[in-house]
Amino acid sequence: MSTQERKQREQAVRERLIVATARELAEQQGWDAVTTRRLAERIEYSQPVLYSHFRGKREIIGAVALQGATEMAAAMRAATSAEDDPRARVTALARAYLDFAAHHHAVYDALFQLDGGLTYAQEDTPEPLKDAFAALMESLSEVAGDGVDPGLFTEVFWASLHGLATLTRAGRLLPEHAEVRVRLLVDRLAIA
Amino acid sequence: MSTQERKQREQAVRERLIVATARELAEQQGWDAVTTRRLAERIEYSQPVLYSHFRGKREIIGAVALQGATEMAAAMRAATSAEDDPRARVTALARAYLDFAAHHHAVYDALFQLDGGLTYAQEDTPEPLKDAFAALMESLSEVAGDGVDPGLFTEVFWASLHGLATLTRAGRLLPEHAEVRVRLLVDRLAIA
DNA sequence: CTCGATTGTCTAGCAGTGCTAGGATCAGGT
DNA sequence: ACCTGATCCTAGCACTGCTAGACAATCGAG
Repeated sequence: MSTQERKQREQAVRERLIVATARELAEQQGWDAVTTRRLAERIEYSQPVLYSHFRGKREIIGAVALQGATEMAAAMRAATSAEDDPRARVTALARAYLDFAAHHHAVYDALFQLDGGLTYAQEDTPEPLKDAFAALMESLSEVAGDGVDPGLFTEVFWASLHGLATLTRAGRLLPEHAEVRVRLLVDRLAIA
Repeated sequence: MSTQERKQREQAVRERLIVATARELAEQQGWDAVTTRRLAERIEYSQPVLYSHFRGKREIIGAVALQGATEMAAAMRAATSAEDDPRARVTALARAYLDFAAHHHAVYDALFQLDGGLTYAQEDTPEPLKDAFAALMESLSEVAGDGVDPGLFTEVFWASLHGLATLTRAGRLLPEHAEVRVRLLVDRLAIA
């Protein structure tokens, strides 16, 4: 019994190591640099070991995404909890979202840009993803306005943030006026 | 002289063929399926011929993007020209944008999702891209509101549309309430 | 304590990718 | 008819994700 448990523990440790290493590598050099060979080399095992933990590269991306979703939700809640006014909360939320996207490229890509084999906006959506959406909705439903479904409002607001984040990062928008854009977006969308 | 001109014409024809074929293939099976081998096979030349027209796959994507930008600008102008009211124009614009994104996956990806080696939001940005942004701004500057820079407003509105387009396409948003989302976005952002 | 079975891991390899060097082939001008 | 130069293709490089099969280490039973 004991030996089995020990092995399971070791397996779990190695699995975390794989995810952490993949994330680190992606954050340093982008997801393109995360090849199964490089990843295997970094964790000091051979390639096939990866496939005893994950079906393939996609699942590794998915694992990073789930881990990131939890952190992102926490970051947003931390940012909003410091504010009293509903509108100030939304501004803080937007800043926190864009900050996270700007500082955690790899995680953000895994979540929203790449195919991690996860399902979204469904019943079988993994809990961390639902919770991240919930973190958005907590602050946003306060400013949705009368007669507007909070979920729908959250979707629209989220999409706007996502657009700003991705277009900025891809060089389609210059980062100079980022703050002004956020203010404009919050001013117009949020009904205080 | 004449033979040189003929050769130049043939070159131009083949270049257009490459771009059209790449786009067609991407539209049918996604950009992942557009490999240099498959593309070469479809145009009935060997791989290296591609590299006598383009530096690499990136430039081919870029060529499709430029071609698509012109079409997208035309589609948006066509949609807005039929409306009189500024707000109705913006609604039509938003619908046209999202329609284009939904029906021309390959082109939209080449424009805004993939790396086509193009520069955006700069002086040396290719004309078609500037013009597509201009097409957006034409209708949007009317509803930017007092004291708000039309360019900045256009960026924010565009980012929101882009977010809706990409999140919907990636399965992050269910397409059911697309129309309601558009109405909400226009209602809040556009100041009539 | 030894022996077979099981588990775990690695080496080697597949089919595919973008891209390129070098040789063959064909057309043009003389 | 010849030489020259442009044009194109074959073959190959180093890489990708992924897997089959050999090998070794470990475990439980006798």
